[in-house]
Amino acid sequence: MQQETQTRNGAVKLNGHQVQLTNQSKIYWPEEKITKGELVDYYLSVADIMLPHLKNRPMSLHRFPNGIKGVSFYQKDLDVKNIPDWLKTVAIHASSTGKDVDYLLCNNEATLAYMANLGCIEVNPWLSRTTNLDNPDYIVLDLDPEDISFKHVIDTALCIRDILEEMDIGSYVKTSGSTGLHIYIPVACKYEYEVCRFFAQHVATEAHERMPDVTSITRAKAQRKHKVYIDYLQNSFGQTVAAPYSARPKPGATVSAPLLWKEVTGKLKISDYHIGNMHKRLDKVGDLWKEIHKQRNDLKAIIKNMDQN
DNA sequence: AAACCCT
DNA sequence: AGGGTTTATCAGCGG
DNA sequence: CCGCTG
Repeated sequence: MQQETQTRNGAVKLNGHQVQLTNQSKIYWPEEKITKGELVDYYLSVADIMLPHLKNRPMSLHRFPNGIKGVSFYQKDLDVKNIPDWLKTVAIHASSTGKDVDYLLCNNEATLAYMANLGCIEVNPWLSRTTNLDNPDYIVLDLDPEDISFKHVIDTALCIRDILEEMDIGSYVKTSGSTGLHIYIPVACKYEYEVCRFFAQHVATEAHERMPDVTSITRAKAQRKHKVYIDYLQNSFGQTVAAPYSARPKPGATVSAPLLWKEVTGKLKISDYHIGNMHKRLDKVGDLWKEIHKQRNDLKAIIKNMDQN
């Protein structure tokens, strides 16, 4: 006897390729009874808007073969010999091992469906693209509350936006889909990771000076208790951040949702954005991050002033 | 590893 | 018998 | 989850 609820299989034709879908009825979010099939459907429903944000970015796969409560594992290196030949990968040299790692690229909806079927609930792209692997398109600040109310995350985010605005630097904000917010500063591949990280640290430090009681910028976990941790260390070669519109392996099937800055208020709730309602929001507001690549913030003046350290 | 097939 | 190929509602592991 | 190994 088969467990019919776990085995429904099938295939879809996307971008001219046959994509095998397995275990579409398997429960991935037990509390909400959301299935893997619904995860695949979600990604296909947002593909048009999401894919431009993924194009030519190496992917780290975070796979949850048994849903959000099951054991997960990370996979970067694909076995190129034994995956469908239509998948695109890029070989990147890993200095630590001296070997090449074949990273998956997700440039079409067939690949997005393939990834979701592998149990990739999240989509985790690099900050840089294959065309310019050493130069990220944007700088990322990751705000994470550690045993502190979410309203302090909002205050911290607005403080950071103000600091950037004072430097005439535009920024984008989204929910992380987990507990915090992500702020992106587009720089159009003008700087290498080290410069980006340095700038991010500068902004984080300034925010911490303005809000010393509720923020922390130190790696040590103990010093982050009851603080909003401003993580600037993600701006490094090979690091990833959950992409805009990425689902998250969290209760409520939340997604990382691009926001307008004016939506960052006391009313903001991360749980309001999930795979069940994102499509409706996109019909209404479209891609709020559509222009992110057109903005080129110039950090030159600021970096020069930071140089004496 | 075992079953199966072909000289 | 000796070699090559296929199968297993496989099990175990690694990514 | 999926494909390789025994």
